Amino acid sequence: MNNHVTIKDIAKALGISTSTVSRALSDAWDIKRETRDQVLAMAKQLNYRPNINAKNLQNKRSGTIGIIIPEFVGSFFPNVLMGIQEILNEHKYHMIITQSSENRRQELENLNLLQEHMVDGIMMSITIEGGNEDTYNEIIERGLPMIFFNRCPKNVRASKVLIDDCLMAEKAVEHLISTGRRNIYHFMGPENLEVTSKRAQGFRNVLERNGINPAGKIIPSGIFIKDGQFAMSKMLAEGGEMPDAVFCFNDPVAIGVMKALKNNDIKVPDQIAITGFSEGSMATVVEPQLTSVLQPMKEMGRQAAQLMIDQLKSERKLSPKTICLDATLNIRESSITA
Amino acid sequence: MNNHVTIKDIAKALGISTSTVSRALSDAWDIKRETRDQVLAMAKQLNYRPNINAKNLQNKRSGTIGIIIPEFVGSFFPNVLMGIQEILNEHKYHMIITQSSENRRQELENLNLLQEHMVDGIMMSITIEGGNEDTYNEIIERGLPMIFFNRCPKNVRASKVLIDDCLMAEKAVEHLISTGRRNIYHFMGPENLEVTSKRAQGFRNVLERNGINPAGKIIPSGIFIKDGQFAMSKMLAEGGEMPDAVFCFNDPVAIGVMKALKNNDIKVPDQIAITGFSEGSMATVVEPQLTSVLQPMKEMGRQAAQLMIDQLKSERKLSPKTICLDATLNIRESSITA
DNA sequence: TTAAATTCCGAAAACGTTCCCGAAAATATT
DNA sequence: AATATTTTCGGGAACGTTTTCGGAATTTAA
Repeated sequence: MNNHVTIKDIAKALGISTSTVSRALSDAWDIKRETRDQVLAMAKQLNYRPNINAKNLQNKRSGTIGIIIPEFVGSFFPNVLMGIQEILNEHKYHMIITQSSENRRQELENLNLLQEHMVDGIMMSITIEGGNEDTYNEIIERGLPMIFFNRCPKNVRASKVLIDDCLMAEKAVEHLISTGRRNIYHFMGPENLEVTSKRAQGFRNVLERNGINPAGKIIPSGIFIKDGQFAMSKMLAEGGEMPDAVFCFNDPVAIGVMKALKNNDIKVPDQIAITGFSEGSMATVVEPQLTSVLQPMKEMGRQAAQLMIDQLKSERKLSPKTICLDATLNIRESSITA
Repeated sequence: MNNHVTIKDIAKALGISTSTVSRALSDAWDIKRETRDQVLAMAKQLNYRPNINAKNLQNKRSGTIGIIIPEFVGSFFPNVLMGIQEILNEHKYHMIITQSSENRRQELENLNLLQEHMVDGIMMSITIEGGNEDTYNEIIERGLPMIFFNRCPKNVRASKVLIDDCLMAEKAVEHLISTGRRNIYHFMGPENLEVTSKRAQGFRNVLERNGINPAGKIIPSGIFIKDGQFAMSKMLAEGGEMPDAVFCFNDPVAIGVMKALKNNDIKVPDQIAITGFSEGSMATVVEPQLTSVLQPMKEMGRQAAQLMIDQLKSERKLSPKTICLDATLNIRESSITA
């Protein structure tokens, strides 16, 4: 049934040895142009397709990079993937993509799977659960290159690509300040992510710089629409002092907040200004359009992939590098002063 | 550097043959419990990881299913992927995911890549360009199972999983009729997709059934927000008779249409009712919320994967099967009578 | 013309598995 | 006690490549 034509078939058809065929196909130096062309022609004629397993078994390399992302949904990771694919393809590498579903155990399984597939490197963004740092270190110790992007673990000696979350948070909050808001809250993300503390830090910095005490203004929420909606609804239900602006951990949370506000007939931005973070395709689709921080998603993928390529081309182990990319604060209706 | 421990190392450490180790690891019948346990223990101790390339080379199977989707972005394909992954993992298969970027040549390359990787089957959704039908047939002829989902080619003898686009289009348009709309337009998708003609057919059916001539009411648009926005803007610019409802090919087109209408201060649904199709995460986020057809995305992935598993477990070639899934028309603000 | 260098190619080992076949060890049957 | 049967294991080929090494065949130098 599955009748694969091999290098032997080509050799037999031309009455030459498999070594010669192999040389021809890999365009080696010690082969006559003439025979090389014959081989290539015959290969095309027989519809030869190299067996990548035999190749990899021999070469001890797979030409494959393993990828682990938390989720396919949303626009962030898909866009990063496109950037990664762009660079990897240029260098004749391709990728096996797995998703951890924000699950620590699944992430471990994926890590194993990728290693069994003899990937030449692993690029990943960690789950919000975290906790697999020891495994990362073990893998790196064994000599397999790892690159982290966006969500990076602490205490792991590996290269990373990220944006300056603290700085961008500062810019966002400063923007709110500049429009006259003073009673600003932060709806915070998952505790154990580095980006969570970075963004919260930026928030605190600006408030303190403006003589405002951030104590009690940081509300734990989450990463999903429902998280933002829940947190805001709860705040409304409890009554008490209302913020005049909310700096949200990300866009879904911001959208959830806006939903809750709409349900209570509170006007955005007139009564409360909202900003998101890590802008996705929804920012310009919601009403009012959402002020958010646009991350260079494709570029992040490209840079991360380039780091991987650099490591793969290099003989020795390169020392870890952290690339910090510029992001853009896109100011839109949700935060403009009425 | 990359110091992989092999079956030979285990054999040497225990003073037995590699055959025995292999048998132990694959839990064969002709092995003593005792030795099997020893091997397993030693394997764990040495941190043995099977070389999947050697395994696949020998077995002539990879335990891998190749996937080709047009795009990562949007919520549709990611969700389908999750359904696929769920079933495949259950059966110890995993997947290599590639994206064609709606590009015919890229799709061909992916097809080649997957075959070089000796995938045991291919599951895919075709590009809007189409044109690779001959290749599909050739692959199927060669005995490699293929399953199509959502976007399926015509004239290819392979199993498919889809929804009844014609029926759901009818339901959507009937809903518009039932709210008193009569001058209904259809903003159509890419010509060569089967779903395009199906949805357009449903549109025509309902109009004719209600004594309305559909001629001239079908406007070619596309699949993106900008396509819908462009088509609607053009219609507005040209003046002429305005529709009182638009049945859009998909949600992005519908959102584009709503943007164009908003720019011209035309109220939805008061002046024009809008429906989308193939609901994504944006439907409930836009203002007004969008009436759309919810496809069972995960279920579609599950069913498609199950078809693949069935084919793989079967000795003989199963005859192609088409699974038609139920979808739901979610009626929301964008089409409710004022 | 012979020796030396160069160009090109084939034989064979290797990569890490699986599996067939036969043999040894253990057990059961006469 | 001798044979038959079962259980368990090792040898070695095979999967499709790449690569080392040596040896023809051809060209250049002496």
